[in-house]
Amino acid sequence: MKKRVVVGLSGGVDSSVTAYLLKEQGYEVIGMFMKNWHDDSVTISNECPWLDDSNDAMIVAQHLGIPFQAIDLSAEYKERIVDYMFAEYKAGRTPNPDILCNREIKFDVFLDAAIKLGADYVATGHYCRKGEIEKDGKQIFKLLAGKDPNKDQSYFLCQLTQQQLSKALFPIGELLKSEVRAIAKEAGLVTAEKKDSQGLCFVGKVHLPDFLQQRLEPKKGKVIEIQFDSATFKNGFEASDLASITKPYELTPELGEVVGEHNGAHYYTIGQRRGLNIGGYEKPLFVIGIDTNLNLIYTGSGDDHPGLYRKGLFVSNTDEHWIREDLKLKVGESKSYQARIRYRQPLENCMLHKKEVGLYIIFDRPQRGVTPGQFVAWYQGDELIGSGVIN
RNA sequence: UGUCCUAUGGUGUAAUGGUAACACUGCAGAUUUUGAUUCUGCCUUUCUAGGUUCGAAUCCUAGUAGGACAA
Repeated sequence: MKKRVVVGLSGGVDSSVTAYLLKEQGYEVIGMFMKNWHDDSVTISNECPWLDDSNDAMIVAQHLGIPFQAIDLSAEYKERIVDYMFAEYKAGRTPNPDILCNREIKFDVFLDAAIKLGADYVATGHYCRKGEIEKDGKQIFKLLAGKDPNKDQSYFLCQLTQQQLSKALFPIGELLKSEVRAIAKEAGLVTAEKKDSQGLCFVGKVHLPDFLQQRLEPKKGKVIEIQFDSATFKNGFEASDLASITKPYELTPELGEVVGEHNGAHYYTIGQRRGLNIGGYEKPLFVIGIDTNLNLIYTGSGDDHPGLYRKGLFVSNTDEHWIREDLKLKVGESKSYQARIRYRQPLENCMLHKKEVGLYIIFDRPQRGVTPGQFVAWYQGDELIGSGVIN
């Protein structure tokens, strides 16, 4: 009997080819379009993007001769993703909504809906691969990087569980983007030439401060510049104990000078250059810290400013997640991995140290823009082993 | 009040009397299924009024503004 798989058709080329390939492989394929957002007022350009996308998804489904449905998950999306975004920004952290969207929407609510339709699997157009091994008589799934090094999207799936992974299929993970486009063209899919989507998944390209102003009020505050040679940056590089080398820099107004004014510290993120509105410098100013309680932004001049770099970071116990539960470190253990702290960043060598309070990650080289709220994902070669929220 | 110094895009600065430039900021585009970063392009400038000169950001005079010294 044919296995039944529900494909999340987004109206883009990747998910179109996903559906096409699965059909070719002999699955019984159902196409499903998720509508998670319908407020066009906050997006840049694109009058009504989801309508076009929904249309394209339907045309692709028709072309492939598969059943098509649309599902409205905007209530769940708002509750689990949008609310989380605002809460994080309000707290002075920088969320990653798309990682949450995969964990909470595509591989949770959507997966449930698929299972209700009798599906054995769900499939998405992610550039990543799934592996499978047996260990101690138990079946274990691996999340592997996509074959296209330039498009690998395993990072966005770093919060999936074994259970979720067991139900997932990623057929385009074996392909290069160029191959996906070629297949789409050959198969006569209308999405073959369509531009890749960008920005917030399901919401689209937004001007973030405008988006955040829906719920976070502008509030004028001071921008403070901290000099290159401030002593506060020492522990980021030289400290020997894990706790102090992974601790965010302790910045206070007394360490620097007021150089400007901003409209709300919660609109900014670490490493950010634009939007500060302060000119006259030889080297640009970058955000090196934000304090939403005092409504302050700390900056440093030049992209070699020490405040921009950290050698380590900390993940608390509750924010620690292992895709490979069998490889989870026990308290007192350490292990060498490679990791990234943002999408498309080359993997960096690092050491994980599991302690009672949580997980310390120390990189061989200082990392730029280590940002609380963002996710670190650690790998062993091609395989994503685990991930966590940066503290 | 007296003397001296300074005045160039939004900001900081550059330009032997010969087409006003660089950086930062801002804006737009490219890249990117988070936020950022990065790349490309674009906008905007000689304090005011006279004068010298073929020609003035540049020299002269006055005004205005800011700063320093003097008291």
